[in-house]
Amino acid sequence: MSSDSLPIVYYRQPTLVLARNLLGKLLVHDAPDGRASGYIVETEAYIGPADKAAHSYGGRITPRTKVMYGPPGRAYVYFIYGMHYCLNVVSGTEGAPEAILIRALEPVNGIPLMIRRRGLSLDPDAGHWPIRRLKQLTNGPGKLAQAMGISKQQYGWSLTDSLLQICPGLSITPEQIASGPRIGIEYAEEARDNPWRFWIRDNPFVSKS
DNA sequence: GGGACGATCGAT
DNA sequence: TCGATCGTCCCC
Repeated sequence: MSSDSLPIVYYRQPTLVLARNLLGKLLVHDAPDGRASGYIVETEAYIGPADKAAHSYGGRITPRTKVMYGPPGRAYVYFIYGMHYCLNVVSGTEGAPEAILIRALEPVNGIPLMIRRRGLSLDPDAGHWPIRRLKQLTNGPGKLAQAMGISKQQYGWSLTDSLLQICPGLSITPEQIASGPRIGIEYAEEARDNPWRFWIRDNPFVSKS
């Protein structure tokens, strides 16, 4: 754990504000097999009981959603489609089950480790990894969880006091931030078109341009 | 106990 | 565009 992880008060910002402010921050995981990190370049906000796309829609409390009802600044990790994990940052005040899905990273540290975790191979002949290949590591929520070594084990971990943390990274201006509808929630009726997906404009690591 | 579905990914 | 694959949730 390093001393420059974001303080707990940082996570008390309103969810839609925090979702923007997390862009450019550095997500770090120190795992037994090594350290991996990356800049957050894409997020999505899920705003609790009134948001039809949220797992906490209608105030549902289940073993899975429970962590969202606790204090902000913890990890909400869920399993989806029988094979993928997704990482969220719990936000909102205690009792308000809100969260921010981390959808894409720009790899910084531990790229060879990420390549191994993703089941890809360092081509011994090529030697170099063009950005085209590099993108495949972390340009989607399931991919980045795999690359970062995140699974159900990290469920509930405190991002201010564990081996999974978020640190100040790049400085991002409002002009660099783009927004649009969230991905994969067509079923969510009136919540479907809310522009609660945020990304760093022109960053090649976002999941969709 | 049973069944339908999903905040995805990768191959076609 | 479609299949993989299984935990989660809701209903019976």
